Amino acid sequence: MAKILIIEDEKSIQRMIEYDLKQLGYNVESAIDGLEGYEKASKNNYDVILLDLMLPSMNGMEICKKLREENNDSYIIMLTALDDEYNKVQGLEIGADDYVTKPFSPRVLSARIKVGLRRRVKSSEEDIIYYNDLKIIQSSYEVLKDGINVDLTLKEFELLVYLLINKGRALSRDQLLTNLWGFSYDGDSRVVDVHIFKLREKIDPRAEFIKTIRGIGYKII
Amino acid sequence: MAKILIIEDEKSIQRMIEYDLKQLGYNVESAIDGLEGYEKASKNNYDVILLDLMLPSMNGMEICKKLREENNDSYIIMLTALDDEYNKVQGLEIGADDYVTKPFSPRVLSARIKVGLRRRVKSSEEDIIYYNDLKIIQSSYEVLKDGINVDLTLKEFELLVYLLINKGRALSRDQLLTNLWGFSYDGDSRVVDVHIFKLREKIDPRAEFIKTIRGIGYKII
DNA sequence: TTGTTTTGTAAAGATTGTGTAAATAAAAAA
DNA sequence: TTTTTTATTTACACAATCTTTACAAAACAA
Repeated sequence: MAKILIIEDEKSIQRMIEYDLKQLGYNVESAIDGLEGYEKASKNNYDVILLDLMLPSMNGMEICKKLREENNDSYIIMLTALDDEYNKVQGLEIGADDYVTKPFSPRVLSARIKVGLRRRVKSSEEDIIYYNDLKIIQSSYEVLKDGINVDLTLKEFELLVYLLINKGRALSRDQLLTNLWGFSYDGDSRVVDVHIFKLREKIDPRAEFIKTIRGIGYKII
Repeated sequence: MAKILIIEDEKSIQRMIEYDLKQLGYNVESAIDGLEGYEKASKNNYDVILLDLMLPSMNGMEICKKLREENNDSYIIMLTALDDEYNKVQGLEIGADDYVTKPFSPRVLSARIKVGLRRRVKSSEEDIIYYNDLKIIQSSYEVLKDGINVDLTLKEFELLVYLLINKGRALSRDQLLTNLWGFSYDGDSRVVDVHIFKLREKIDPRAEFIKTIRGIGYKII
């Protein structure tokens, strides 16, 4: 059963969401302020986190950023005010996965949660990933661009796949290092940059889809 | 004939499935608890394993995980409760191939099994495999290249057949060792490389179709 | 603008993985 | 048994890949 954390300070909203989601069979927990939310999220491994942006004691943006820095890969859905365009954008860059504008219907929320849950498993299960003119076959370690084979090294290949699995999400160098290199890297090495460079050179010379998020890392859009 | 193992503790369900599958001409075996199931699965090479998740003595998830760790490549179908979203997801992550929710009709089950069999059995069931200018006759351990007999040793032959059955898929040395040598190899020996080398020498001097995937293993394209 | 930080890029250096031959061990045949 | 064949280990060179480094370019802040 999927585990969901709600970080929301308005008691009424929080209770309502919690009630709805429990009805749907999810395992729901709540936090009433930023700090508590952050600590819970950090300790437990939630599938989805619903994150209000305006919070006492530690705001949503910070929480999101810190969680990503810790390589937490929960699916984070921001709850934003209707007109807060700036924070939506900001939040997505920082590593949130999606947002829902308040007020929202239970149906909308549930739909978004499902997307998140599906993505967490699905894409890594799919052997073949299509993206623009690329076709990546994981079982045979092949990459085709417009049907033509592109020669990638193992690290390049793994990097590409990982970015695609986390499409739309900004990934920090640290996250990439721990997930692809398999250890927390010490020192300020910049291997990732070099591999991104090589990847771009081979399949994306104009950085059209491997975007640099300054101060954070990289993402594929 | 395809071999299927049912790991299910509820006698009634187990008998029913067994009956149905035997009707369809499968070679069926059953295990009544987790431990027995695991041991059978581990010793014999089943094409498909039907795995109940709630089991006495060793739960389904553990079984699945351990089997995959041993490089067992049976097609594993989990039998889950209707609303057990979490275990489905979890199970697929751990290495199960598919799931069927209880209660299920014989028709549904049989359809899923067929999917699994198609993926696995097909080519290994064929006695004669054609590939480019090669003709491999499994029953007589013969290999002809352009109609001319090529002398392969047993290991070379098995290796060639296994690569061909998994055509297009990159196979790690570990996978090859457990599936062809039949044990989990300790130490970092490189028997596989040597056999690949000999194979190439005899039928593919330019490594035109036995490709090396650096850092991974080998594949036939 | 200027200074500072971050990223892009190229190239050199270090490391790892594979090809290959030859030596040794094990198994099968004579 | 001995001989022959096959399997495995070992060693080494070479090549591919990874990582570091240094500097240029770009982005940002003041």
